[in-house]
Amino acid sequence: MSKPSQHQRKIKQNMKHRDNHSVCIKTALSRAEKRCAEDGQRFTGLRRQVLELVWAEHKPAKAYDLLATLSSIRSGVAPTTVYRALDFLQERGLVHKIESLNAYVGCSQPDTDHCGHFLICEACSEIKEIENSRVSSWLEQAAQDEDFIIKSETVELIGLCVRCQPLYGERATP
Amino acid sequence: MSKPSQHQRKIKQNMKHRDNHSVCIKTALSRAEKRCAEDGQRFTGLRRQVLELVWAEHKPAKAYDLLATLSSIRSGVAPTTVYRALDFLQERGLVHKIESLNAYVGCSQPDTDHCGHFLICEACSEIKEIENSRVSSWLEQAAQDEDFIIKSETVELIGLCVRCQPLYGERATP
DNA sequence: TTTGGGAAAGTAATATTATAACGATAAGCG
DNA sequence: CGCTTATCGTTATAATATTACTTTCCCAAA
Ligand SMILES: [Zn+2]
Ligand SMILES: [Zn+2]
Ligand SMILES: [Zn+2]
Ligand SMILES: [Zn+2]
Repeated sequence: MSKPSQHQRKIKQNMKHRDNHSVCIKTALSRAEKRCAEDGQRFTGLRRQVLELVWAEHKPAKAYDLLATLSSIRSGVAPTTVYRALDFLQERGLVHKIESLNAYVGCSQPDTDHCGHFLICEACSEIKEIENSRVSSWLEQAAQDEDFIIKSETVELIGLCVRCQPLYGERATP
Repeated sequence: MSKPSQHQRKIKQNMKHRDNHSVCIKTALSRAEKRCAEDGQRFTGLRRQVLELVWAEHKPAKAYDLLATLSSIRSGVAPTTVYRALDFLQERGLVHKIESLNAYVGCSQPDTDHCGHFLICEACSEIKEIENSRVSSWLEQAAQDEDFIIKSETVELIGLCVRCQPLYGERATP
């Protein structure tokens, strides 16, 4: 169990981040731009807008919600439009799909080659990509017991985030 | 890395199992029957048939494929029919949904309360539920670093099973 | 044995998520 | 500039899943 002080610290971190979320978006966009330039890929207006919408919150974005929002700022938008952009962004590692929600989220570490592992709050929907590669090596171990070679991983942990625990569940430490 | 002998042993285990798969089905059905009886739930003909079809192979079963097959052995089958049976079976822990495939698979350890963790072969589709609870405790650790409380886990590892590695990928040990 | 209440299944319609096919446009390149 | 190809627009349709309402069936109490 974590100490109360640590718990409070985490909550503060989280609140501070929420105040500065525009930084996340800017960072994500400039990284994407750089990354596409390096690969000789075109980071078009459409792709930029979709990535921007995906990053609008730290929550999973549904394709048809993106479609609706996008329609309000651009004409001739169909499902294909959104899915094509999402495919492009996923191929470049800029966006992950959350399989258990049929939703999409911006990658917070697009400079490394990885499968996303996520913590998803069932109360507030906030989603966090785990930055820890220990998980992958643990899973490798488990797979090796069966002589199985992993190519990609879907890891989505549903539960309560640090802010929602006092409201909806057991708190970490009273 | 595992030794060649171990690799061969795994392959033999696997082949033997394929010859005796009817045992899996029978076991699954009788467990389900017992389990429902204990809970005071009705294990109806429909539910039994759906569970039987889910268990027909060690592969993920798609809802609309179940629907088609079921239609051939019973009349008045609609999507609702299948989804209701699947919901029932999931609630009782007899079936898991594979989120990354939109498909369903029989639980191989319905007597324990757990989230399924899966190895899924991308070559032959064979799927295996990992029986190892180490994984859960590892994931708990990772979540604790973020003061996150896990309620449920989606863990789906895609790759190559022991039989398909020589055909499609690097072998474990030449 | 009858009968009433609730669970299960039937039925129809619709919502949600995703892809296919093909033509029009625009960016990059020699 | 004209060529090539990636991108995007447009339309249609496939695949997955749920809602709402009705009918049937089981079981247990009277
Ligand atoms: Zn990522
Ligand atoms: Zn939360
Ligand atoms: Zn299971
Ligand atoms: Zn295989």
